[in-house]
Amino acid sequence: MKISTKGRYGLRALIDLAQYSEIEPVSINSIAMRQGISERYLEQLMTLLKKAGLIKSIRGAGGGYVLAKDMSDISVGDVLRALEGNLETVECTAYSTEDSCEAAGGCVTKYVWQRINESINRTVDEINLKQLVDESKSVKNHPSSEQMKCNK
Amino acid sequence: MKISTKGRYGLRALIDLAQYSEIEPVSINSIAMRQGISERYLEQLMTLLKKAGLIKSIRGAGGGYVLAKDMSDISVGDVLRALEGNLETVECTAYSTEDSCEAAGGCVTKYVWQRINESINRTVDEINLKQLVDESKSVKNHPSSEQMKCNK
DNA sequence: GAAAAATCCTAGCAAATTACTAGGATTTAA
DNA sequence: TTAAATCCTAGTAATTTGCTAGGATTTTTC
Repeated sequence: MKISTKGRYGLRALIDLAQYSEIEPVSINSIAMRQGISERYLEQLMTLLKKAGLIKSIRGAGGGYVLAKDMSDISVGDVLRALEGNLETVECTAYSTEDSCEAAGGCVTKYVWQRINESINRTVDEINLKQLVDESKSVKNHPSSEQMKCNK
Repeated sequence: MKISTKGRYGLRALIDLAQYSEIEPVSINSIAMRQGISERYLEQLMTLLKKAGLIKSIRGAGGGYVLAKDMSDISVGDVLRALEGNLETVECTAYSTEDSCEAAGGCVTKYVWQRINESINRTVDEINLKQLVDESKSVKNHPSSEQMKCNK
């Protein structure tokens, strides 16, 4: 019932990317340094974010990554689903019509799982990257602020 | 980001227990048979539910388990927290004041994790055992119903 | 008093998943 | 041509999950 390092590192990386990529592409190396994440591991997370269409890559020297769309059009849900797979806490829900489930109409718990799944997805889709970047900027201007090194 | 068999089996077991324990204590064996769960594994889950004060045990022949309080006073949240540990998807949130997190006020993602955690806990605390037992009864009376064998 | 039916307690362990590390191939700017 | 970057595929140690196993203890029943 935990969000893995993929989701935790990946969201932090994307917030970092959003902040630094407005002028030029941001390299994996620079994000990894700032965020204290393994460069080689982050590489794999960026691949997932790229496959999901959230970022674009520019190959070769001076290359890196940029957002594929506007910050305000990328929700935390988009990011977490790209990194963690779907956010279903239990796969069997009332909507899934898998024959593997013998219970058909007789299973009560699936309504529970369905409600949890809906609640999580609704929550993460309410927050977008721009909100987090704005928040991050205002925090950084505050005197007692420090670098984001949490959720390692 | 999945609920484990502890939570899935355990909730089903408790619904089963709630339905059958009104007259006499219900044995692990009988729940395991009806629900298709390993008896020895279920034993461990029952221990967790007992420690959490949700069920009471009666030892010796003819013994078994009964609910420790009214069905309507046991929420799905109580059950899942007893079985899965806390339902925090990320441990570091705005409320936790762990020194292990160097970010202090500078970490943005923790507000995300906090909102997800709150949303999950709110959802599971809205549903109580009685609602599920009632639902289960009405489903069983329906002609096309089958036994609950899902979420294995 | 003995046997049977039940919970209680602790340990172990195989399979799956997670969190990386490693070694290169390819692309592109300078 | 070189250096800086992404791209691609494999491997692997540590952790977690999902059980299995062996017995000790308690209580009812005959």
